Amino acid sequence: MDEACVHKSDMDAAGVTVKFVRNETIYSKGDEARYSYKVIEGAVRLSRIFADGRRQIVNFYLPDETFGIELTAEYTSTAEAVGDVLALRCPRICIAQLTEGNPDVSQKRLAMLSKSLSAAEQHVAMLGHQSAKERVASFFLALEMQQHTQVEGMLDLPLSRQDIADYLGLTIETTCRALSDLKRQKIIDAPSRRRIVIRDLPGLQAIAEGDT
Amino acid sequence: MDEACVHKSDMDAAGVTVKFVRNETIYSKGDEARYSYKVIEGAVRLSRIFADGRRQIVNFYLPDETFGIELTAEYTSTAEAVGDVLALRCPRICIAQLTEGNPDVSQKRLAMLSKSLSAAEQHVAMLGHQSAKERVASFFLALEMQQHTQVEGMLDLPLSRQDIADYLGLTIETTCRALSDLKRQKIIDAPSRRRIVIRDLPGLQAIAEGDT
DNA sequence: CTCGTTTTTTGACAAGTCTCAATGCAACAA
DNA sequence: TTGTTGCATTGAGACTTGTCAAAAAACGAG
Repeated sequence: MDEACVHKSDMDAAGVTVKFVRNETIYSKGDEARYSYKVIEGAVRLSRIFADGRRQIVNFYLPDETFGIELTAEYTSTAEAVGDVLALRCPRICIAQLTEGNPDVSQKRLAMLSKSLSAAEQHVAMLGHQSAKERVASFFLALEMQQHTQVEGMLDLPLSRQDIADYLGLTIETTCRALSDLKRQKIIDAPSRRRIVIRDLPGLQAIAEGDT
Repeated sequence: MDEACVHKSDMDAAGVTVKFVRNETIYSKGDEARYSYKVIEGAVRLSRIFADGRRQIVNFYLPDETFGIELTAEYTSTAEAVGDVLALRCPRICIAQLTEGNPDVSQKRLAMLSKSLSAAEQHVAMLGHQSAKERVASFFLALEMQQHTQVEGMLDLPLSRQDIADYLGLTIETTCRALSDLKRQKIIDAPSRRRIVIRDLPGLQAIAEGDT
């Protein structure tokens, strides 16, 4: 951790850890894009706000994921802390230096961008043709994939219902109704606000794929 | 044009031109991602097909744009020729070689990916919260941006109504109705299938932004 | 130019989602 | 405990979009 900018663990070495409280803005759309970030603890949402005050969340980032690495002079979305967040912040200049003459770093950066792009395309596909219930089901399935370390089917979601709704392109009411539907069908349980239990994974998958 | 893989015009030098006819598949989702492409003539659509047969178009690529450069072992979407297409095809391996020890190429690739990501996020934002009419208006505005070389307000769209609908996450009927609405309001004209004339750009912008 | 085919457009109705309003629930402070 | 506050859930009705069917328009072949 002593040397800067040239270190086995890449950008980890060049950054400093920063903290953000619940709902704090990490950067705003249009700001000069000086830093890239890596989530250590908590969750971050990338969103765009519209003239009418509504908000579309374009992506979430969980621990170990990196955001703000796109190659634009200004940030194209706003980043906010969902709950309290601990993150690693690294100046882009430093990353650029790392990149030069270091194919591995370059490669890694490409891979992260590719992942974000693929996720965005998946998101587009969801918003373009899935019903409310299908979207909610898909959302929990995606979470399930990421949290495979957890107890069987037990998900803790760091997000409020409003966050989920804004991600899925639905209102909070429609999201709730879809959720209640799934509960009624005994496919999931919601023992508390921030906890979801998947009781019937195959059933959830069937719903996500439209086999109503 | 003689030397391979090390040339001022980057991947142009290393590729060969290939042709595709209308609706031909360039590559399918899941195929091993061997090549990257650059459109020379025509238009290409990237899409995902669903179990129910419906299709979501996630992006279009017009002349001079590059697609298939994401860093995944397999293609994550299907690419098809909208009309007849002429494209430059370049093996990824060759690009990888170019990238090593050549920061400029690396940079360019990052820039292209960033552009795609930003476009995808924009797309998500549109699908997440805009009405049918707003989506159609936004779509024409985006086209207008790209075709600034043309005659004032005259757009030629290489896409069928079905393509537009699949991109906007709407049915073809809803798309048509939105279009007819805009015609009735004298905001656009559609003299032929593949031609749109914007008669009231500010009006179109107002609609795209929700000032109904 | 005319015919036949394909694509686009329109219509009527059904279904899904949104809006607005009210109620329920859980966390927190006093 | 008891309010108080913010978030989540449910209900009823309005509105938008989807579905199915038919008509109109555009295009290509002969």
